[in-house]
Amino acid sequence: MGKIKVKDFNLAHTLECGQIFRINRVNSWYFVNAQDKFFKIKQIRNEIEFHGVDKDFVVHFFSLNENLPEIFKEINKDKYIEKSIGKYRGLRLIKQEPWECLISFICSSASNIPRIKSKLKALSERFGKKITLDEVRDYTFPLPGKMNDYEKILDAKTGFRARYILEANNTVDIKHLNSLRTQPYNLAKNELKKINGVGDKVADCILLFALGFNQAFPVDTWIKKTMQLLYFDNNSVSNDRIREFGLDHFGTYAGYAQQYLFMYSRNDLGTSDRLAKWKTGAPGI
DNA sequence: AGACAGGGGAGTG
DNA sequence: CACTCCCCTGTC
Repeated sequence: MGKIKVKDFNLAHTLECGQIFRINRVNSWYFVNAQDKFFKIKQIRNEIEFHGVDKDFVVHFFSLNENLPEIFKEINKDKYIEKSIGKYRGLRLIKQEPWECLISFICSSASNIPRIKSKLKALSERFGKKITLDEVRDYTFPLPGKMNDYEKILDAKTGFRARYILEANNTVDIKHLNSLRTQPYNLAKNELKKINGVGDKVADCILLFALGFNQAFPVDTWIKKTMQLLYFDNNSVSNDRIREFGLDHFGTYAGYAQQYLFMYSRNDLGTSDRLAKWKTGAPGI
């Protein structure tokens, strides 16, 4: 076990903003599965306590060495992002393993968080290794090559994504994924998009959540709606333009801005009506 | 209860 | 670009 004093960190926001999906809250503890790790962690004010992993892992995994106030200085360009930061301060980008991240976001297409969770849980139960913590049994995430049974993948409720998962399992090399970290953004992204089931949005998620590209700006339906309203006078704009604007407007930490805007528009507004009021400045929004 | 869309992507025209 | 289909379940 270990304890760390933390600054500018909010465990709940960080775990529940949809970056990772194999998490389970039990009272004040979060049980977290990440690739072959299984640990629990809780936060009380400015202290986190964890079991099952060491301090170095926790610091790296939760990006605790990144200077969040400096990042805020860079991305805080207008009143909308300021409001979002005010509400979700302490949300940090997690450093995931790229393989699990890849499969997670292939699973995310045309889906929602509860369903993504159920698919990843089912996949790890079918193909992963047993692992226990405090007599709680769970499973590691299967490495490439282990998910070699199409029917079992389908049985994990993956639907039309099953063939993408099987193909990725048969062709993707973890070393190759990791080698993308040092490539230029566009090159790394094109490489990821060669994988079937990976388009612009999924590629940006992998770049941002696993490969260290903080400028990646994933454009999903919610962020699209939000950005069009706030920055394009509610005109319909292509995903490419939104992504280019995001990077141009927020800078090298655009990915952080995306997460904060996403959380605020989705969790606190949640409907197009309330979203529209954000722009016009209704009280309380 | 029944319709509907969900943090997309590939294939086609 | 603008469609359509792909599975299927949480949600209203």
